[in-house]
Amino acid sequence: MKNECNCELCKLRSLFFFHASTDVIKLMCENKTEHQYDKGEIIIYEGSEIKDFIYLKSGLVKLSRKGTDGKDQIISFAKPFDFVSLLSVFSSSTYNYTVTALDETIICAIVLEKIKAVALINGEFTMGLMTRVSEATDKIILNNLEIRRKNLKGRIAHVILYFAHYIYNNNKFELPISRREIAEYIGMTTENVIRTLSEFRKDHILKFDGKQIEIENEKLLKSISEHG
Amino acid sequence: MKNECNCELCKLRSLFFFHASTDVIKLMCENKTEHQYDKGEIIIYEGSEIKDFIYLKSGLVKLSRKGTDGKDQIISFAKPFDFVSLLSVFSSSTYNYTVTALDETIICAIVLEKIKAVALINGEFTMGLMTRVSEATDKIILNNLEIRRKNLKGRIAHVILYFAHYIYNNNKFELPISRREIAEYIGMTTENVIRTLSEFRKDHILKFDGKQIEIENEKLLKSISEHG
DNA sequence: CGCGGCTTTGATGTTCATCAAGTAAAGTGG
DNA sequence: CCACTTTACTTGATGAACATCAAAGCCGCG
Repeated sequence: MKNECNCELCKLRSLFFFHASTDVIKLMCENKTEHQYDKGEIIIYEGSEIKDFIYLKSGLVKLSRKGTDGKDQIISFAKPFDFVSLLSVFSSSTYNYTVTALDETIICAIVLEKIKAVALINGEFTMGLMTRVSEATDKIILNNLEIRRKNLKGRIAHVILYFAHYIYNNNKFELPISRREIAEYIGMTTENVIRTLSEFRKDHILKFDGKQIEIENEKLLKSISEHG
Repeated sequence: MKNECNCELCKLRSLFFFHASTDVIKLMCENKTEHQYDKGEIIIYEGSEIKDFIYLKSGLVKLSRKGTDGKDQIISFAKPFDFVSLLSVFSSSTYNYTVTALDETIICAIVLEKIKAVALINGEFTMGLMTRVSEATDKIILNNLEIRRKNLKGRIAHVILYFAHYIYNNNKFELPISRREIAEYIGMTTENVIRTLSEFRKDHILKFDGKQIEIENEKLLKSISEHG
């Protein structure tokens, strides 16, 4: 946990503190703490009280939720600038979702009361915040609808392309989640996720060894994602 | 289209203009128009430019979206106070969704620029707005996740209970949507929706004639919704 | 070393989509 | 107002997609 007042240099500052005055930034700085989490560590527990306004500085996380039957559902993934941690912050007093680090992740937590105080007196700041929240939730809703339209193969293709293009910007990457987590994300069983991946390998669409994945036939993968 | 300045009496005012001064309300009033839509009429076209801030005064609407394959997906339903029309308003310049009246519906449209102008200078107002947006999207996301966890029967039970409890507050009601629309909402085929409804009738869980529906065995229906 | 979790494949059964066909209801033009 | 067309509703038969159950190999960890 660090508390140095170096927010002026923070890469994320421009995004949603863009309109904040030096005074405001100073206030944020004095009320923030940074935390680092290892792969697999839980950052936010579903049901816990929302005390801080949290955003990602670096790393990768998943948002998930426990169903009444005990099975987990993964709602979405987020990297810095996705601001998923904003969800619920203004509509609920407790978190609806669990947030887990999928990689070494650094977050910045600002005392929520301070943010709210600024928001109340600074419409420009609040509006910027709202735009971020809105963008993040829009993305989640649209992505869920996309997945829902596809069949098993289409969903797997979608997920692989999502990580390759959106998260890693590379056709070769290390998958940050297990087969079971893919299943929890796309709403299918682990076995069928594995079967489909194996099939993609057999058809020379993908190469993989464990979590090391490489897309061999991107065109076909895209076609499967869209029409499959 | 009406333009009388009677916003002081508007039932919805308290909800999100709660913190607005008399001046602000006057400004809103002068820049608003009311429209009435019949059952089936489209209120907002997907892809059209967002010029107004729109909210429901009365009635019932559905939010939907055309998939790339031409099939429609229903995202959610909304009655007054649900503020679904807020979606995208601050994150996009065009609507991502189509909004259709399912019943005689009255909306109030306020020139978006005016709202934004107020939001910029009035943090309290903006914060109230953000809370509403956040609540509305949270509800949509959670509901979609719920539906996704269930099988065909569970989804049908969920939808029936949703209309009975959330929309109509009555175990006897007139279904405002077609069987096909139920299918588009829960992501199953029309035939299977019908089959399941027929089965529920045979098992004395539901009584219905066309769109007139009555829940006969609520306990069982709830159980199917949760565990089915 | 042994345990538990993740991965993989196969066999089997259930659930659901698709196709087909017919009835009812509702809108449309002469 | 009636023939006509279209759209909604309904049921059955069939097959495809997917879940479930079972078993075994692999790997990391205490």
